Amino acid sequence: MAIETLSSSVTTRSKNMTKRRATILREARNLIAGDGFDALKIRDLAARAGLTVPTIYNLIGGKDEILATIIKELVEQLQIIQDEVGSATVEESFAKQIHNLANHFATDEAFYRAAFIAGDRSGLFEQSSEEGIFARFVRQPIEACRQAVEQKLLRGNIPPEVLGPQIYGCYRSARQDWANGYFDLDGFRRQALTGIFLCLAADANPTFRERLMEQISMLESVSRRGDVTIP
Amino acid sequence: MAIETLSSSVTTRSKNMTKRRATILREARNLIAGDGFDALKIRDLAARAGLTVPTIYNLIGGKDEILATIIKELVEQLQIIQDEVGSATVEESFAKQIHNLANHFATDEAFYRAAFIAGDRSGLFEQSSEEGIFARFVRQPIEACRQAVEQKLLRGNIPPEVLGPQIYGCYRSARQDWANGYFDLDGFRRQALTGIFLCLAADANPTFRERLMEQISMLESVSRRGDVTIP
DNA sequence: TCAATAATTAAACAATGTTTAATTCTTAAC
DNA sequence: GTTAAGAATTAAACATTGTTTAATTATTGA
Repeated sequence: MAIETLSSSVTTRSKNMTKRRATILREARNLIAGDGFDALKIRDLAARAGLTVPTIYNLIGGKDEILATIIKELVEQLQIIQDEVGSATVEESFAKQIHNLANHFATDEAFYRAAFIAGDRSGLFEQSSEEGIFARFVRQPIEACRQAVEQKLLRGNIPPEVLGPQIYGCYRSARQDWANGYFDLDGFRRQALTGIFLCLAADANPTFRERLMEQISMLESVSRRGDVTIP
Repeated sequence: MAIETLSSSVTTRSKNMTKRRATILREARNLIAGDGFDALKIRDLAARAGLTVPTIYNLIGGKDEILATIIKELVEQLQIIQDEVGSATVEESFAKQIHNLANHFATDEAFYRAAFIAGDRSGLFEQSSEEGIFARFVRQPIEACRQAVEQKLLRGNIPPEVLGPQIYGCYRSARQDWANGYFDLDGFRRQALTGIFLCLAADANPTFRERLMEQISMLESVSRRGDVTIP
């Protein structure tokens, strides 16, 4: 398969453009991490990237396109993390996923905070795939609930199509509060998992319910030590 | 008590100013309801209100102050609705509250949608009272849970301080999805109450839990008819 | 080597939040 | 009633910032 089409053979020119594009995006992420997307000024970005404003427009586009590019990349990362769900118990699977997300956010917390705020505001999370990222991401908790019903962990009194979105809502709510600085990443982990486990517990059979209660208690006690390591 | 201080006796001047202030805010709400707060242009507002830009700055302030004034008013309305909680069962109390909120939003849905979006973005909801509106509003579900524990409806395995914020999160999450147009006010009612009832059910004793399950089922079936009337 | 073309740039444009200095109007003392 | 003081209002300008245009420069392929 030819990477190079008629007009994009790997020339000095295209290499420079690729490099500059990367520089622009890198500096954009830095600036956003500093003061949020609204504080990103095209002129500042041009200066930081060592080029001029129209070049940014040529290589990427205006503010909307810059954000869209960054959000698209973020969504792809989230998708990868979501696809890494192991084949453990339901609650371990959720815990692992929240854990992985938190670890990922920790690699550049300021940036991810700002990116989620900007993404939520722009509505880009909803538009970034044909059917909306929400629909795509909510499918997984729904499926997890369905499996849990099959495994007799959940009673099935609440349809998975009802429980799944609520679980997703708990995650998103916690993420938002973290992004807005109401608590740190440990708080995110605790808040998200507590919400998810509560939703599950509502429809859980007795033994599974007690297991979830224990998990929630552990989240609380662990969080007070400030040292959260979810297995 | 003298309403009129030294400098604000009820004169032609002060009456005009009060009237103009009200006009500005009314037109601001109209404009916001139309295209959101970001689309509110001071010049448009001045034209619609039949005065000039600096007068707006004199009587109210810039965009920040305009939004702050509107949000402050909104928060007061919410507080009034929240204070109207009756002395019914726990779940009826929550249902009543969500119902009242939805009815209130319905009086000017476009405006309230835009106002919540702008309020969430600005962080004004957190700043509008000394301790933050979140802390103030979350106190009520915590208290409700505490009472439910006393009434033996909840087992108390989940501390009210943990359950309360999750309940509040469900409400806020539903409100946000409604504000962003992902569903209508009936969807808001259903989503919010389903979440709240799920949280309660997680810690409910058997009979209360079944009662909540029934409520959730009813929410689902009612919503499919598109005709929601919560008692 | 050179003409065609693509990328880059300096400069201007447009929209919009905000402020300034002059003007008009209201008030209250005489 | 008149009038000076002061407050509200206004026209105009200012400042920032996203975006575009037309000219310049660099790269490419023949």
